[in-house]
Amino acid sequence: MITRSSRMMDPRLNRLLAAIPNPELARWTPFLEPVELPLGRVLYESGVRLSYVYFPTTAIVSLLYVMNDGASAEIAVVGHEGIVGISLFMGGESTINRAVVQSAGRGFRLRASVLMQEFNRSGPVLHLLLRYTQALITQMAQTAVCNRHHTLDQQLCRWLLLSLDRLDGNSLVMTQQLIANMLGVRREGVTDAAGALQKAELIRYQRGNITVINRDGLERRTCECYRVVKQEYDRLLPATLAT
Amino acid sequence: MITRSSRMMDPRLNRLLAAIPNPELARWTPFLEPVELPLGRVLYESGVRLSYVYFPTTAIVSLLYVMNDGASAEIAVVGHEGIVGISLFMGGESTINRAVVQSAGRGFRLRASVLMQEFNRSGPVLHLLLRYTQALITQMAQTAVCNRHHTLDQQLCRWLLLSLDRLDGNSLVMTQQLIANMLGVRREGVTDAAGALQKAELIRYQRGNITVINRDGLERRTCECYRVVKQEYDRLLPATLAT
DNA sequence: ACGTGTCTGTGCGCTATCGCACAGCCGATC
DNA sequence: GATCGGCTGTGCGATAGCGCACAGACACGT
Repeated sequence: MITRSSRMMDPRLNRLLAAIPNPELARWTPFLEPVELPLGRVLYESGVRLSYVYFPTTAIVSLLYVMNDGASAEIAVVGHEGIVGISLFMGGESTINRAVVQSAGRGFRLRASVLMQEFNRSGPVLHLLLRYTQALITQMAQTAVCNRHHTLDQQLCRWLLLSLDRLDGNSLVMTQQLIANMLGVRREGVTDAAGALQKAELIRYQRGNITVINRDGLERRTCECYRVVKQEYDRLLPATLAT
Repeated sequence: MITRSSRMMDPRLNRLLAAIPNPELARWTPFLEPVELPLGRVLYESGVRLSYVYFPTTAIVSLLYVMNDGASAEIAVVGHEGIVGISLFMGGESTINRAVVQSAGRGFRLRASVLMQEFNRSGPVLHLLLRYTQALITQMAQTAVCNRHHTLDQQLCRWLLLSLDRLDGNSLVMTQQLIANMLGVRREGVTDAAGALQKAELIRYQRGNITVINRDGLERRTCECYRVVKQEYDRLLPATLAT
């Protein structure tokens, strides 16, 4: 554990960082701090001014809205293709959302001031971040649509696929209760839907550990929302960035 | 009809334009074209490259997603506080959404190239537009939450209030079918909910014409989503811009 | 005055999801 | 290897919203 493998520590594991051209990225390198992102870690809270932005590499971060009564709903998900903390450069400095680590892993953080300094040069970094933000907007919009029109079963498929796209293997560590919080539904509903997917031989589920065994089947079972979001990410972000 | 009153033609009726400091706004003035925005006019279509952006003054524009099967859902609404066509400066040049005039009125349009020229100066206009975009993102996120958790009754209240905030008087021209398309629900559902609001003496409804007679009552009846969005607009946008 | 098309109201069975209660089960800990 | 806490499965009744069918009401053009 003393020598950290360079594979794990390479900022370019984050596709957004990987897409930053060299003079710009070089300016950041000394300031990019590798961080552990354990399950449940809150990266920022609703209304709090950000001091860091995060570039996940192997972790996945959920942007949630938590209601007064404690119920919650996922707005969007950010993995190795993105950055957590867009409200910083968008100018608001805080959001009404909470950012929570949904799948443990690693990432890099960068001081807000360092990011803003580069952003204000109005070079490629600004344009890259804005394009990423548009992709994120698309995901949020599609989440709204999906919440309105599609069944829990389809939404679970979409959610699994979005997560899978941001992970290495084909399994994820996630209890049904947590999934229910993300999707904003009852835990029992997730049990039902996951049971159906298991019966259909699409996933295997065992105590907080989901293994996808038929990805194509999930894609066929989900609604159009997944495909729409994925296509838009592919279109908006550089090729190496494709999720 | 020959002499158009300057009141109707003042770009500063759009609060975003009003917030642009003078040297910058002066550069735009010759290019700001007043436009009629009749009900149902489509300002841009999913996936189409934008040639203009729009600054509504008295009109309200809905950002909709239309699904393969024809069903639709409103993602956000833009009125005199905003701009239609953010994907232009965000870098994507198109969105998956459609922009439709939801309430007839007027506005200004500006050639994409003129907007981008100013945006690329990286001055106050860039920062203003990005802050507005963050407000819009908040609205989209809250739409997703609201679609997930709140009743049609509450959502109708939210929708009426958001529309009212962007209009002069306290009445709006809007059939139940159109409202249903926006909210992504059945027309009969809107009939029920509107009937309930009428019975509660909050609105008066007659053939495509809604009059709000108790605004406070609506605010008390709606979910937290309305308040959250409004507060965030107030926080992010200059005072004169408050919706 | 009349017809026509659009808008609004109502009824009815259906389904997805909720809310709640509880039982079984695994896995870590002592 | 017994216990305990968190995870998962299941079974109710309740309800919000859907899909469909149809009837009344109003607006407007001829």
